[in-house]
Amino acid sequence: MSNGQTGIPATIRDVAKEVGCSIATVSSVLNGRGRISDATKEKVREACKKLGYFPNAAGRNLRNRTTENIGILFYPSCARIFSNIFYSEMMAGLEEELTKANYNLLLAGYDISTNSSDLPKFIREGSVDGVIMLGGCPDEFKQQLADVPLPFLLLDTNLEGMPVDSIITDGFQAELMAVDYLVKQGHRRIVMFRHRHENYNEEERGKGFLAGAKRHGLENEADVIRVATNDEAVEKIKELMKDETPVTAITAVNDDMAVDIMHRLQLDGINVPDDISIIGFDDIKLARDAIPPLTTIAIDKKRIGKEGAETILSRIKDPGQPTRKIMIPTSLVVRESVKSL
Amino acid sequence: MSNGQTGIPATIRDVAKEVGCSIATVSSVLNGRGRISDATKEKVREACKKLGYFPNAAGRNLRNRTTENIGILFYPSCARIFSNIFYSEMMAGLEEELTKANYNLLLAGYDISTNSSDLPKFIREGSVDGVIMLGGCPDEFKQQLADVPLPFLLLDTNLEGMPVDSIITDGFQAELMAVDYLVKQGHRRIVMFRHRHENYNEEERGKGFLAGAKRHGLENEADVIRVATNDEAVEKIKELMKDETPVTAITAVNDDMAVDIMHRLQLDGINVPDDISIIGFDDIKLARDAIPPLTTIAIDKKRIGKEGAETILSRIKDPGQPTRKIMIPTSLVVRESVKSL
DNA sequence: TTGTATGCGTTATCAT
DNA sequence: ATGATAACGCATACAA
Repeated sequence: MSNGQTGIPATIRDVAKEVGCSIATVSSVLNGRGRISDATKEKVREACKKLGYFPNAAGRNLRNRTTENIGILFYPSCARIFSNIFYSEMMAGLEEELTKANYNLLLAGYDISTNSSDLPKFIREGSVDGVIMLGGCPDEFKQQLADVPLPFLLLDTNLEGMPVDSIITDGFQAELMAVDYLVKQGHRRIVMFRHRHENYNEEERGKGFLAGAKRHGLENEADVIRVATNDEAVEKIKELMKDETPVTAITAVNDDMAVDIMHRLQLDGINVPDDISIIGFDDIKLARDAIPPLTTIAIDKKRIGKEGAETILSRIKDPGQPTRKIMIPTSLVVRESVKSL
Repeated sequence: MSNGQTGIPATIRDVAKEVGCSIATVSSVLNGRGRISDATKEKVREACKKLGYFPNAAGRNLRNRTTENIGILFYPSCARIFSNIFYSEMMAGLEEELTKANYNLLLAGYDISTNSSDLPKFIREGSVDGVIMLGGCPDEFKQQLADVPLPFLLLDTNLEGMPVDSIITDGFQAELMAVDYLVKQGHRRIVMFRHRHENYNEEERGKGFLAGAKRHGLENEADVIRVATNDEAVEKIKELMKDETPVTAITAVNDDMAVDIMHRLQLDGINVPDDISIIGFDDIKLARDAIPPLTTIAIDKKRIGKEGAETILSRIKDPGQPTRKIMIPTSLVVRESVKSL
């Protein structure tokens, strides 16, 4: 990257001097513009290689009003995302496609509540051509971001009724499938557990579960219970198993919760799936490795990332195009945590 | 970020016009330079707020030759890191400190073997003030990066004998502790498993294990075995358990390996710790949640990130200072995977 | 106390 | 086929 002597990067001027031409010519060659003789083209390319010249990003940004950076926003902080395996594959898909398209990834946590109402530095200072928000966060935050005059995408969440691009999974349809499967296995009294906080995915999955129960005329036997901790869920399950018509199967809003509940039940001597059946959601590694392996809803997480990359790139290219809401399909993965009655 | 009308960000010129002063005055106020009257200071600040003005990064970068970006490099790709929980806390520490210091994080995978010998885009184009390489990769790659005239830091790995900043954990000392503990619990025939590939941490831990064994006069009973898969390790363990003096305890180079081996052994009817004892390394969540909970070496992963941030920031400020090799201490976490004989 | 003018590295227009 | 030059947004030396 330097000429090996000074440690100072070569500029387009250095290249021009080396070749003995103008900087306009160098730029033209590098950007494939204008009619330049093959001879000079060759000389310019050689000089670039010799001097280790690459166009400086800041200079180009200033001139082009384009940064070739995409901002990735995590709520409330990067830590939350990094420690969540679910997002790792999404990030992999994003990185692969964005890098291929010659974009850098800029990272930031975003917690509006701590930083008063400041937008992330890279948005304020115009360091990105587009912003991707990863995962769930309060609608108010999403809206604030959507109002920024910059291509914006929600990944694995949605802002319903709003013209904002988003890549989402069909949690409603998926829970419908899960209920169908449980009913087919002979379960009649089923309950879903989700967290207390508001979250697009949790709502959708909850609605899907209820709709599934209703479809089988089970609306009185089914319920969605919101808990603050998994322990709370475990206690509730124990109660429900003592009912006159005991619960025989539960669904958890994600694998993390499902596996943890399963382990806690087992520690209390309740066998899965013999005493109670469990279905998760996400199909993360944890689900495959659990004992017993967890029956769950699989999502193609890498594909979410790839579709996301394609979507924001496309919007950068053509900002006027209609909003996209892309729905990634899911599938039921049958393993060993559900018993056939 | 815009004036609310056009979607085009305000510039320093707009602010100057609004206030009725020169751009130099605006700049001076914003950067706390020169002697500006309190009255104008106030007017400038108000105008900035009114117009939603923030200095544009590209303009400032060009002028200051500083980007306020730190590049984070993953080998061979971001995916590898994201899916490794071990790095999540390190990233959290990095993000926290770097953001606090007003730096952005730029991400990239770096696989020299695929992109011939190209450096990552953000290095080539001068988009970062410093580079942090995360985790193990071939020394040749590290060296190539270290040769770039830019502040450079190795996180959780080292380039021995080379003047490159690095934050490392004392794997040697840690395995010494592990062996001491096993011996104290009555184990005499012990074996360590590590991967086949070269890697700074794995080497250090292996050496520490051997040194520990030697210290107790156990060099003939101890061994470090390199395996390609965990299944290979399991097979080897079964053999070693049939020896005339059977293996009673093993050490794995990390928790991932330790827990997987433990589960595989149990599936084959071998009980941990009754039939064989296991110690891991890293103390990731998996270790705590395993059945039985894994005895392991704990590392303060977040601290690695924080020290890393501090180190690279310090080198950016004073590039001439001597090289730092910072050693993060470890501790033994006793849980239930080791039996006292 | 404030303003003028220059340059950072690039691209693109317009001459030549 | 190539070159001179302006402009992008900013910070600063120097002038007033």
